[in-house]
Amino acid sequence: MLGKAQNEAPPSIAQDRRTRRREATKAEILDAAWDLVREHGLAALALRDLAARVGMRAPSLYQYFDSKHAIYDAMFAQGWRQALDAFITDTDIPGTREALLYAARSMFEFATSDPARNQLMFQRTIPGFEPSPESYAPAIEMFAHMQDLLAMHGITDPDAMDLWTALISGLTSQQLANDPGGTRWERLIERTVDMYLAQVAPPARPRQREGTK
Amino acid sequence: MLGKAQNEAPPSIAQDRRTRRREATKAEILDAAWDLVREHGLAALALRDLAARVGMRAPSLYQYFDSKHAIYDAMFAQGWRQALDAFITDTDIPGTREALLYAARSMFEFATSDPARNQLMFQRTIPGFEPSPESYAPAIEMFAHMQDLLAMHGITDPDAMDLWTALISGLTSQQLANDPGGTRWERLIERTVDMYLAQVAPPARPRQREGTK
DNA sequence: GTCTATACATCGATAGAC
DNA sequence: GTCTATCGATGTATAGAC
Repeated sequence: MLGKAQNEAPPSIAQDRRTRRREATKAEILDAAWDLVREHGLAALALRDLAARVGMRAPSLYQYFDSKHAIYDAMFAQGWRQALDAFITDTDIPGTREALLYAARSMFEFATSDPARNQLMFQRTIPGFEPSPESYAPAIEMFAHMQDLLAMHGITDPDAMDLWTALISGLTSQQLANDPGGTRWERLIERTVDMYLAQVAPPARPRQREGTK
Repeated sequence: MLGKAQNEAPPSIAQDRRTRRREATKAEILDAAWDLVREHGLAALALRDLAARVGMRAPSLYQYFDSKHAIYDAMFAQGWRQALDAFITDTDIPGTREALLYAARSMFEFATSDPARNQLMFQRTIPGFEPSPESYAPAIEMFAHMQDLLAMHGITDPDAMDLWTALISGLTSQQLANDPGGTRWERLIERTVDMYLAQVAPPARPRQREGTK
């Protein structure tokens, strides 16, 4: 009502406050969504329950998100930004074995500590949902960071990079599927890293064959 | 009408034919369910669509399955029985490397050839669904067979067994999630098997340390 | 016995009142 | 900006037609 006659271009102070309020509400909705999803499973998220958690009715959510998938999309982006945050701090450890071990452990911990988040980020399990390019961007950034870390320790072969992601993803998915809350595959991280290093960078012995690459 | 006055204990020929017809219809429903699930995704299965595929209305399905979850349960059991069938035939290959390579390849092929089946068998993704003990039995049997195969080649450490499942699951889940239909992780199977063998059974050199076991 | 029509609660989503 | 009312679709229960 008030700002209707104003110019559209210059963002006034009132507009600024309004958008800030809006962002705060969106964040509150997403927090509640994470709670519900951890409680009842990713696919069981119901807009009526979500709205009730933030003191609204379901249709009001559409003032903040265009659809249920848009909520998933925002959560997807949040998840990857969290992963990025958790990973950035780990990047400057000297020894190769120690660096990879630390990276593997933190990624494993990140993935297994929240099964619903893991399902959203790594599995294509909600029919019709595909992350938007904007939400996918931090995922790509995360991948680049991992690549840098490996390269920093002399591992530049793309196949070795793919093998690394397969190892981590295998340990976490088995842990989540077959021993949730336990340590059956967590205990194998160290052994896995050693196995990996022996394959991609044979350490001391000069007897390694290097025909192909 | 006819068999009403008969004894209940001895299964008559008519009864036998009736149960056979019933089983055939159940199988037909499950086949249609697989088709739909491959088409639209596991979680998108709708009973009305399913019923239409077999020329029924939705409520009629309840004559054959108690609930939608019961249908998922039957499909879960079918999936594992298929896996068992695919695996049983592979069990008598002489060389260790060749045997593991063949096992890895056939499991990878099995898992990646049907993403919906993979989701049902290996991921807990449908809210509220948990396989019944009967349906879980072939999964346990499959696990025992894998154990036998590894043991046949001198790999008896339970950790080595868990590591093996993690490797296969990692390759398949990465392939499905990040390069569906491609070969980016499929190409790494051979390298992965060699890496694994170098870790669990150092081949020629007698220099392996064997303190714990 | 097999299948159907009908009904119900709940879902995501939209329209319009305030 | 939030509400009520409502829509079509979903899983499921039940009563009854043949």
